[in-house]
Amino acid sequence: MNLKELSQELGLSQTTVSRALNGYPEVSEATRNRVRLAADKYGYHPNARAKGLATGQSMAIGHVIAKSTSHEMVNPIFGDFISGASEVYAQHGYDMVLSIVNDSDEATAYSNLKAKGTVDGIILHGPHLDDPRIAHLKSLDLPFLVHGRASHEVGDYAWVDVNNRRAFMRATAFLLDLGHRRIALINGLESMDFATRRRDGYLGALQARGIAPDPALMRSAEMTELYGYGSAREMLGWNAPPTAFVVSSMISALGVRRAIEERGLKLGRDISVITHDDDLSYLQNGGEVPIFTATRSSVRLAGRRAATHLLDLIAHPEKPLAHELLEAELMVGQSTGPAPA
Amino acid sequence: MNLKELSQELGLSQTTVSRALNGYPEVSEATRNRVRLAADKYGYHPNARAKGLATGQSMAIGHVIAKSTSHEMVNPIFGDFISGASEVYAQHGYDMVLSIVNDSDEATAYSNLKAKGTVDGIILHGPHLDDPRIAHLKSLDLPFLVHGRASHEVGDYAWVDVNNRRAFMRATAFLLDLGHRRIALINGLESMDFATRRRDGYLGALQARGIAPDPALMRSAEMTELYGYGSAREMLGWNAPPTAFVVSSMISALGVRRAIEERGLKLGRDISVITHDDDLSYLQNGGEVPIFTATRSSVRLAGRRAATHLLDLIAHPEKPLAHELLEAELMVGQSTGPAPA
DNA sequence: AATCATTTCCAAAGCGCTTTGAAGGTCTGT
DNA sequence: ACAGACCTTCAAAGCGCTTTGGAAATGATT
Repeated sequence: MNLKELSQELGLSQTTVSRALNGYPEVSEATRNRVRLAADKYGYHPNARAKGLATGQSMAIGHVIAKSTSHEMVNPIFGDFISGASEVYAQHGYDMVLSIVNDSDEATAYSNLKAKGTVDGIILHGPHLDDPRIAHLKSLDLPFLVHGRASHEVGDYAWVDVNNRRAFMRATAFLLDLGHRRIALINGLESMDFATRRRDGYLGALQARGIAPDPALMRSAEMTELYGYGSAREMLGWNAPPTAFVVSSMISALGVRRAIEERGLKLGRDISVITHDDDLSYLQNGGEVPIFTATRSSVRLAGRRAATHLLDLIAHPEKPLAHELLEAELMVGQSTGPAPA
Repeated sequence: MNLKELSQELGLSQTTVSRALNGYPEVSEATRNRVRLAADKYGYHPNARAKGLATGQSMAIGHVIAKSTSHEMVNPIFGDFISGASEVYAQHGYDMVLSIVNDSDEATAYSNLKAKGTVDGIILHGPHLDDPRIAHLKSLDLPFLVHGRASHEVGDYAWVDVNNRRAFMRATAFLLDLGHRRIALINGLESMDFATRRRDGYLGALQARGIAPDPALMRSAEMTELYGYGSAREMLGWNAPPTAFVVSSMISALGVRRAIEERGLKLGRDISVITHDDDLSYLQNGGEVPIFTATRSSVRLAGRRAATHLLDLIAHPEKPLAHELLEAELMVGQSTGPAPA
């Protein structure tokens, strides 16, 4: 069933039917209702391609996620982020198109999306400190928003980010307040912007108390369970082991906990752990009292906010670019306690 | 830059340029090269909507994932699955469009995709035992493929699945061979088809040895870490605790391990665990010797296979529907050992 | 009853591409 | 030199929608 058939069925012109359905004022309410009813009855939905061709819009947002052949990892937070974003898209009639590209092809991927007109806007994931993609997207004249920030990028661009620096500063200060002095940082890859900010927060808190950071206590890698386990296991074997850990992800924190328990130590008594918790749907941090003390910030919410801002940017390109900094909550759980004497 | 402009630039008709670019034989190689060069030079890519409108194809595949308001969970395997699928799509010039829908709206979501012509085919995720979506999709005359199967569905449909029954049969038999007699099953939600098959495999192995299953040892729920932990913790407190666990996901297995170690027991000596391992990129099962003995089957591979079959189905609708059953490998790791005397 | 302003509707052009049916050019064989 | 056969190219229609410019119908005003 297409517009032509539907309008014939109704004895109206295509124009009128189209206007009735799209809410234009030039058509009477009586006709509009008649049209709506018929559209429902025949299950009419305008063909998206034809509509897009006529309007110049695709009603779709692109999410390009880069995958290097070296580390083929799809970030585990991705599922929750797009779940949040897609809620918003659905409300506004937008589709979501996903491209997973080798990072070497990423530039051309964006150009193609633009040239082919597949999408009306793009959300950029996982920005690095110095991310050429941002300049490239700007030059394409395609609305985009960054999930995270790129510290070295000078120009303006729309973003939604978590206040990673403050979160990790607070987490570290919280441990310092509990008397901990040797605090390890199990961070994500520090080529990623978010990880650098977290380290800054950690260092800032130490500095505020006049404590010199120990480089041996700072690790940076892809955030797997094994990485958390291996790092903690090694550090706990030292003569002067850390008494607390600040960890960048729940998954790695699970590994840290394993190393702690394997040594016969008790989490929250012998060793304290604070982790960042993205509030992933399949990795809930316990019940009433969270297992881990954590800096929590829902990545699903970030997805919703990012989508909202991007759609707004598309609708109102003249408005100033959105910058939203989400604050993480510091949730006290069972994994922290005073430093052992 | 569009076709019209490009052809004017070249002094050719739109027809010739279009044919040259699409590899039709009616155009000389000399002209074709000239056209290709110019297209490259101007970065010309045909507008996807216009092309789609003309050809009747959208060159996109839809992945609809249902999200009930009760359990808002995005399956953690999803990221890896689509990562695999998108590799194949990219090779064939297809885009991937994602819709995350409330399960109540799922039927209309499919109808809309069909009516709007957004996609040329659909991959169905997470089939239940008795899944009305399959019949519905059939009635829509839209090519589709199911990741998994629906045991109660009688009609034919294309699918790619893991041999869950055999995997869990082998896992259970492996433990039985090691002398274990009280083996717990920490399964996924048994309304899901895959979980039912896994239970069947587990029961089949017990039955083959004439061992009566103990319903108390069988659990079924959403596969979180906490669920694994809670189940194992409780069972290990019993008078007659299980000596081994068969677990449906790595994440839950991490929880089981936690409960074991918390009790001061040693994994692989006091208690054995076999888990199913989807080979997720961010949850690697250890290094040379895996941490967990596991039935491993790469969900990324499943994504690749599913995409391949679906594209094939779209290109050759007359061919018989694809049914591919992937076998899981039984990888021996450090989490299993002979039953304690 | 004639005029004008509204309201309601429509025919047709256009979005950028593919593809049909046909025409102009070039080459063979006689 | 000419018909026939091919190779190469093109104009125009059509995909399903939106939207412009305009016309018909209705109602209000003189």
